Amino acid sequence: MLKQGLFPDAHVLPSVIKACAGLLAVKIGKQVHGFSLASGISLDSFVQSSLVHFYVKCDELVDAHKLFDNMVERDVVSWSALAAGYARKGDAVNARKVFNEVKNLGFQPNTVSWNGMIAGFNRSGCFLDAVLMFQQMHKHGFKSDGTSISSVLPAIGDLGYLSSGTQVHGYVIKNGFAVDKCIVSALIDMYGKCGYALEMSQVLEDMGQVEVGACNALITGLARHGLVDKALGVFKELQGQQMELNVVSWTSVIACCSQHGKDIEALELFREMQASGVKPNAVTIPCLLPACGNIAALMHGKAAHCFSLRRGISGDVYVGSALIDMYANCGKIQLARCCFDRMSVRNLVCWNAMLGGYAMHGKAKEAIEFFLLMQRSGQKPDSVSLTSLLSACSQSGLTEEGHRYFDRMTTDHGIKPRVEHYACVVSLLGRAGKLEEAYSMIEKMPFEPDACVWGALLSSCRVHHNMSLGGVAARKLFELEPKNPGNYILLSNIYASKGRYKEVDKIRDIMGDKGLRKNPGCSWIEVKNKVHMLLAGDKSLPQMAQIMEKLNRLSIEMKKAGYSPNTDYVLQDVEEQEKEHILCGHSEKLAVVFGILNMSPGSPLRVTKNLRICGDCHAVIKFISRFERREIFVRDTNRYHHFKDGDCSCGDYW
DNA sequence: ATAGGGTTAG
Repeated sequence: MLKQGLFPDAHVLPSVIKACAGLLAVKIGKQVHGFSLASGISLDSFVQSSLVHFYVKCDELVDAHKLFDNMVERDVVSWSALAAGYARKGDAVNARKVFNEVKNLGFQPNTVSWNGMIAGFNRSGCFLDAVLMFQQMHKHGFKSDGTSISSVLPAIGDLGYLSSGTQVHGYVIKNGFAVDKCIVSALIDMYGKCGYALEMSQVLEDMGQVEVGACNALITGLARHGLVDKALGVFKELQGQQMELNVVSWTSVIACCSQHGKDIEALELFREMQASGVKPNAVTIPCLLPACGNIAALMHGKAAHCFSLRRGISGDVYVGSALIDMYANCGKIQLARCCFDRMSVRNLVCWNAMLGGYAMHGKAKEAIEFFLLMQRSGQKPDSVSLTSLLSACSQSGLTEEGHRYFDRMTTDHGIKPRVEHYACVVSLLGRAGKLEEAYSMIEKMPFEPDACVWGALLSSCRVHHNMSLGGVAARKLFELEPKNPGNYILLSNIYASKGRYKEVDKIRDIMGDKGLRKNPGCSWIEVKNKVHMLLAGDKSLPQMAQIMEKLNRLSIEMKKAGYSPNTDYVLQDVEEQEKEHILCGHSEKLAVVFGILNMSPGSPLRVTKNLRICGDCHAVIKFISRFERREIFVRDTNRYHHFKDGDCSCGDYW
């Protein structure tokens, strides 16, 4: 229009501004604002009103308020938009102030004004304010409509106010809203959040039709209850019925998988999603990336990264934090840092993701440096940051530094130590061999120690072969987590390392009585864009014969080099030969050898494991890294081990 | 011809 020499007037401009608001195009909107000032139509009330809306939508409340104050003719619509804008920002004080001023000036808020406030508070997480607004609305004689209800229900759910939720449900039925798709989705979501799984399907059934949004809410609700297979079942059924699935459906089911240990399924669903023609968006990627990180599927993670770059969503803070986390989990700590450095907007989650990465890699020096950078950049750390920092110190044996950060948490950062910080200190002391100090730390704790704290002590006792304190910690853990087989295994490891096989047998009997079995060891490795899962002692593997042959050859070389198998890690009281054989079946060894056989010479191997790496495997993989000239990354449930030239990044401190 | 409010995925 401008190019043709036509001059936009006060009738056209509001439409342009509305489009800017819809796209959240702040820069262009401001240019249009400038244009209106220059062309003298900025005093038009339609132009002004649309600009107020534009600034509110873009969260530029200062500009919105300034404009509002200068308006020639203020109206209810702009008043309520401004009030709702503050609510969207979570600024309840200003939201209420502006909202109440409406009445002082003789305006009456209308239903839309109330709804804007409810939706605004809901968006910013001020759930109680949202519910209060809903109640006040009724007190002031307004009847809530479909919009009010679908805005207030998520807030009710997040607060877990089941009785309010049921009341609203009754109101919905009485007023014939039970077929409105937004309301039905919101109701299902509310019941899911309040812990009522059965009600969810009932609401859906009452609607009398299959609606995709409502089904999406059901999938998420089921996943929230851990009913993962049911959630997947609903999804598959919709697929079978040729239901038009949207981006939320796919994202929900991918999130469901990546949050519940079905990582390979999540990757497969992402592929299917793209094949089906539904475009992933800035929410899909942070749901998918944890699946890549969980099993160190670096190629899949990189593909998702490229996808984000192509789609222009790599600057999103959620995408960015998920990328940092993924690269750190895949052993690519430098790439994680590159992503961090390239972000133009960062929040606390991004900083914590990076700090957590350094901790997982046992890079305490980098973690401390990064922690200082964080403060210099004006980002205040929270209790998560401190946990990572302390855990980094404990991983690499920086006992004194760690202790100092712990002591100064409250004075320097205003963060009161929580139970997880105590767990870090217990582990800090315990790993350093100061088991008695660790124990007295537990006794001095101002609150009840939890399983993490006792677990930290037990693991340290495992490292230092301390039977007495190990027994104390284990007994506590048996009370706190009677169904966790890991604690029984750790204690029997201690006994086995001292040759006390009677005790080992006793523990095995107790486990048997309780119906507990050692979690099977399981490792993953990505070879040529495909992720392979290897189970300990897995005989069904097609290449098993080749793997065992290679392992035997390696073991001959190792013995020549003076290595002897560390059979402490075998709990069965069997012959040494048999023990060696059992060690050979450990999933991390299988995965490493599988990688060597199938990946080009010299390329690094990335393995993840569902349990902690075994000491013998650790020694073997160190040897392999030198003998085969391979960098090998193994991430266990505790940290990263980076093997290179016969050494490991953990410095054998674990 | 021009201005306002909703659900389900992180």
